Amino acid sequence: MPEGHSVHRIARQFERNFAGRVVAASSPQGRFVEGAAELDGRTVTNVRAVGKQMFLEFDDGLWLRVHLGMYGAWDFAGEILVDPTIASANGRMGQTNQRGTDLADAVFDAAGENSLASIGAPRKARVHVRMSEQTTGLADDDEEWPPPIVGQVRLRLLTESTCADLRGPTACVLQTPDEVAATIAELGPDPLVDDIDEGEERFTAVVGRKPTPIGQLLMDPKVVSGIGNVYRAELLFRARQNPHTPGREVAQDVVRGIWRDWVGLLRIGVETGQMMTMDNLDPEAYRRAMAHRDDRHWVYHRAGLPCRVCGTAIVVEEMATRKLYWCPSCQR
DNA sequence: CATCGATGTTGAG
DNA sequence: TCAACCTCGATGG
Repeated sequence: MPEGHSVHRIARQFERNFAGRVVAASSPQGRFVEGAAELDGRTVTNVRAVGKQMFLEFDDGLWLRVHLGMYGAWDFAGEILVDPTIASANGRMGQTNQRGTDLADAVFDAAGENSLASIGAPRKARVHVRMSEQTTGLADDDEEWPPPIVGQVRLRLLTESTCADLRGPTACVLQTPDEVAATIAELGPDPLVDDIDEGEERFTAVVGRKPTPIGQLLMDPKVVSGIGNVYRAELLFRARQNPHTPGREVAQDVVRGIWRDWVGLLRIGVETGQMMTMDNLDPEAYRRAMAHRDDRHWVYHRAGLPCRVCGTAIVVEEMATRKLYWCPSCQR
């Protein structure tokens, strides 16, 4: 799934295209009919992302909590204003919209996981994104509106100009403000939500107390928010840390280093939409990394391949039901 | 066409 | 530790 960076990107899209607008809500699939009826006709008043959870606030303190889980995704269609803090992967999108083609490139860059048309589980964009005329001149009046329903759509949120379809979420529920607060209180620190230093203290304190392997702690949303299976493997490699070491036995400066590294990787992930976890790539390596996901990582998805640093075969094993990739030589 | 796997979380035992 | 939840692209026959 979408690790933490994707959810922050989605939240920014909602802020940009839905905040302050009245929405028509429906559940074409039929599994969220009552909830959709509650939301229908309300105005979006707030958007929050914490870890992999996203919260949309509507009139009168009614909140929608969405967790995409492993397979969930949001598909956006219609006229989409792109948040200027979300750059396209290759940096074509500038701070302003003066050059409409740049913006169009960014949005139509829909084939990859950095797509602005579909954020979530990797899948081909199947909705056409139409830009407003003044930014692209590409507006297509033949476009069907609202867009046809394709596949299983749990929730459709529709403004006059923008459509967001939610498919395959693990959680899609209405909450009261108290329930939202309780949900967030159970989550570990998120570098984009919490004060960085406070987050570091919380994370370090919890890890330093646990007998659980550090490789499991990084995947526990109560310990730290937003890290998933890719970032886990990569953070541990970058720290040259053995995943099996109990949290409380990991040197404290290593734990702090992992937190600080996560702060940086998350920021890059949100800005680029890519889980780029390798540094200082030469131009050729950078080109490869952008073209192929497997060329973007030190160890993730590289079982049996030689470690990029020492040449030892990368190992894959199951840790807490998830595949864990690591270099037994570098990570001692 | 059937089966598998995937960037996740919860809760029961 | 493990099953349940949920969707769809990739893979193989």
